Amino acid sequence: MSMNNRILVIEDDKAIGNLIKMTLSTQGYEYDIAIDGKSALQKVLSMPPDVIILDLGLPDMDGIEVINKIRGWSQTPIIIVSARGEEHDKIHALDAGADDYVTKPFSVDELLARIRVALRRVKKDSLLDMELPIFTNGNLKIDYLANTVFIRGEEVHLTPIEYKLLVVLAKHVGKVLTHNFLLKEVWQQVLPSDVPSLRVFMATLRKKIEENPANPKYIQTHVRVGYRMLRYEEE
Amino acid sequence: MSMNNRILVIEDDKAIGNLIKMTLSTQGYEYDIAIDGKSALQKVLSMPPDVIILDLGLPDMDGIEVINKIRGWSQTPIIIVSARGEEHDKIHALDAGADDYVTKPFSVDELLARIRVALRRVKKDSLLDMELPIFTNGNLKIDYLANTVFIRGEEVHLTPIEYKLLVVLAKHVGKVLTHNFLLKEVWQQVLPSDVPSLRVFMATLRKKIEENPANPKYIQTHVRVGYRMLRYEEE
DNA sequence: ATTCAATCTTAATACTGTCTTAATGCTAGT
DNA sequence: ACTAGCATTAAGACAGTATTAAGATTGAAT
Repeated sequence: MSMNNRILVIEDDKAIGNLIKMTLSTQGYEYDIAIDGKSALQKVLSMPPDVIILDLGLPDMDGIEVINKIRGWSQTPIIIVSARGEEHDKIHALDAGADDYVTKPFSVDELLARIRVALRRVKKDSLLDMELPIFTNGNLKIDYLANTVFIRGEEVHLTPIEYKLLVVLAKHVGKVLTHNFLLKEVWQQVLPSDVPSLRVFMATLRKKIEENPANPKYIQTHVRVGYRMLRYEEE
Repeated sequence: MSMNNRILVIEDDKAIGNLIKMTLSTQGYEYDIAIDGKSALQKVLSMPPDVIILDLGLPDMDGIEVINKIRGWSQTPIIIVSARGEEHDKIHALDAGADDYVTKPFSVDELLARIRVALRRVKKDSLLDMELPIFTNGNLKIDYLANTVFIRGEEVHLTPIEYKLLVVLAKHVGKVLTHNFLLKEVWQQVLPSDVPSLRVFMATLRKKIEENPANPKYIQTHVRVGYRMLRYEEE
């Protein structure tokens, strides 16, 4: 949920590049730098950033061309940084698909504010084309957005680990998940000593979501292997 | 392309108002002018525009305040026009929810380009329908226009951060919001050291809006995760 | 510039919920 | 009936939370 935002800086001037780099890292953003148009396009493709900061004066390519190419397949916000204050450039860049424009010499704080505006927008857009974030299986519902779980219409409160465990099972309904896999997913590591602990969590989870925990309907045990969630029709 | 795009210009300087007016009409935009904050808010409410152009230096209201109020229920793009080139203003306006910023004296063509950028965006997320400028949940009311909060009919005074926090919770009623998310929304950044501070604000907020802060009805704690506001029926 | 009031931040304390661990009881397969 | 693996319970350790109050900041008014 709390992955850092990635920002791609396309800038050939080392001094300015460093300034931006330092600024971004103090704010906790992840960043990547490209020093020409060609490598920039590759990076946009291979590791899509959340925001792009683009210097118009690149050595190998016209800035407008870079925007056009990126806009060919990506809607990532682009903030232009340019030494030339000429109207002409600004307007062309904006019409080509850039979202914003900052003129050198620019204030670091202003650039940060404009990045925040762009990120605000990214977040909104990404919610739109997401699938419905509600999982349903029989009488069980998981609302991934709200982080809530319902059983027979009633909300049940799960602790963080219980919730994570249930989500992992739900994401793989019908599949048998090994102890190792579950431990890795939930605790991000595997210590053999953790298997007993996994059992404890299964017990509390079942107590909360199963009508009869001794005869579990949703979470099935596979001896010596792991657990799986069974898939049921809607009702 | 059947209906023209509507633009609301909030500007008290007649000369600049006329300039913008003429520019917009030659481009085939429909426009409306408001000369103060109060009438501007009414117009946003009664005839929602596609883009808002806002001069920060209004006679009756601080510009930031106008942005805050509009953003209480509407996501219409706001382009700031301001004589003051000071960083402080820019950053505050952008963080308050403005989308873009143009400093006087500005080029007409640049303004038009920025309007086009804003409109490009409007089309994309016009699916989002507007909310009402008043939020109600059980005995709690938030008037986004007046920036006031009522509990059991009584107005309570909240400090700016308390208010922002409550608004964020209200905008996502029913959803569990992580500490990180809340910090990002309210402070625009996340420093781990801020989590304790978040708790302090929750305490004061609860003291003000909860009947029994020890058994909160509205703001629920999710240990190791965050907080959420519970949704209640009207009464 | 200086003062003052309001708000924000930080730190300290007591407290609570969650996690881990270990012990005990249970079940199925041989 | 014996054994291996699983379920269940409960206690203590731990991490996370509520609350208070004192110090630092901010912004407005003089």
